Amino acid sequence: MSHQSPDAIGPDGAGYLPGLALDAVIFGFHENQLRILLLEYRNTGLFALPGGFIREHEDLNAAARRMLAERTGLSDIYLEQFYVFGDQARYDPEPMRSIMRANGLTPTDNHWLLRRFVSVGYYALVDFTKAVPRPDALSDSCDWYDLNRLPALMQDHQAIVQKALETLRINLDRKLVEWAASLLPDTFTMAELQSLYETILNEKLHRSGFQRKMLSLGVLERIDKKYTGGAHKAPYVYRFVAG
Amino acid sequence: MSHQSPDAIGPDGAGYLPGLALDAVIFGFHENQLRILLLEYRNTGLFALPGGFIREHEDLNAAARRMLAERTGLSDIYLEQFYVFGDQARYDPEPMRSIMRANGLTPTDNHWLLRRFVSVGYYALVDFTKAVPRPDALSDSCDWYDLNRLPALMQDHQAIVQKALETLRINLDRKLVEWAASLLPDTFTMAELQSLYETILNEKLHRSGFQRKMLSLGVLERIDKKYTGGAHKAPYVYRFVAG
DNA sequence: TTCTATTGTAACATTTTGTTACAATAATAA
DNA sequence: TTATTATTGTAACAAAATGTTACAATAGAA
Repeated sequence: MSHQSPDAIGPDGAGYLPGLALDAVIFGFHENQLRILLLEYRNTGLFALPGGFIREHEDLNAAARRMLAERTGLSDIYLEQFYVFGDQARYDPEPMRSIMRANGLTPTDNHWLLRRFVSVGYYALVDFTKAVPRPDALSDSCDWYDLNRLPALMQDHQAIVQKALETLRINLDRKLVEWAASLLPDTFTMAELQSLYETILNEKLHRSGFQRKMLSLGVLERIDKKYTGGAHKAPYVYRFVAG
Repeated sequence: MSHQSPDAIGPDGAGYLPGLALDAVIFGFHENQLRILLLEYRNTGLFALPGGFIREHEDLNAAARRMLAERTGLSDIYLEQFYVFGDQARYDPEPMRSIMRANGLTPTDNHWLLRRFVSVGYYALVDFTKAVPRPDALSDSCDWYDLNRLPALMQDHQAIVQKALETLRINLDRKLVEWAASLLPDTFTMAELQSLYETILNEKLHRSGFQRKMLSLGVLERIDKKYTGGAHKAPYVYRFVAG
């Protein structure tokens, strides 16, 4: 689970559902790499997934949307639950204690933030070019990190990222159009689309077959040509159209 | 969410995680039909999915296993999370109040069982011939109901069943072997396996192609013939072998 | 012995996927 | 202007997977 401003929440967690949190793996795609948003906590060097809590009169999914909007500035985000992390062993209070101390707080032993949390994992897909990452009240930075070069993460957040990635791979074929529309800019080349596919699957695909398959889906509209400045034929630029 | 003996739990829910529950859609396969386990509450005519709560020092998935063992007598069950139901609107305290009254309890207005719950949905797959359904402390019966002829269910339990079914359909191809091994008896005919497949997908498949595909998976071992008494060729009986 | 329903599998057609090949072309260099 | 280069779009063919039809093999009943 993760964290918001304690003064916004109150010292006893009043107004929020107790023991329940959510963590989000927010994916973006840039320079042919999958990246995720991470928070770095003040004075601690600890990295964590963006997370949040659920208000007493708020739907669970609405809480996730609210938190995502706070972290990215985007209100219309593709997001989905993928797993609930509910092992009791996952909650080690020590990192949270450090973070609170680093923020000038002196947590009591049974401070609500230090108790056990069950956390609902969400993954979100955002257009890298549109998101404006914003740190939360306890963190210095909120930034993109290449999935292949993540820093060490708090608690079980590494496992959460891994599970999110597995979920992406399993569902890619079924969800491709929705996902690509969320992760890519409005227009893109076939090579960019293929690169996204390859990055998620972590394997190379045959160019010819990929193009044939994508075009046969009937969801791509060819717009015009893109002159990249490279010494070669200019690729077409596509956009998704409602199927 | 669902319910256990209130005296086993205590009137204030002490010893259990607050606000968090789990509901299970327990599937069995019998006479070419998918069935699920439902509880019928004493003196109320209300039907509900088996559910439970999480002990303070218990892993979430362990709580699900404990509850499934209590309801079916089986300890080694295939089960998986599929969704968290966290809308605030889902929790209507009225049915629960009826159930408590029908059990001779006089619930206070803010009794913990009447407050909002977020519930983790699990589906489980069991061998119909091995499960021994047992009611919980508040219910009269725990029994199998044909998926096509379910009684009216409490709260949003109908939607939970629907979502579980969708999850089955989406994942059938990927999980077939695990699932069939859980749902079917140790040995079965090709027709039975096909019937299971058809029932989950809710569509007819071609017999020839189905047989070819199943055999090509290399996970079926042909045991011997089954003389059913029917006036026709006797089918082979198969069993799954580790791939 | 004939008949019926069902099974196991072969045979063929169709579709999808994998692979190779090649012409088209945008910039660059000669 | 004319090669040269890297990349693109698509055709062409091969291989594999899937859809469909057909038929011989039976276990029992008539």
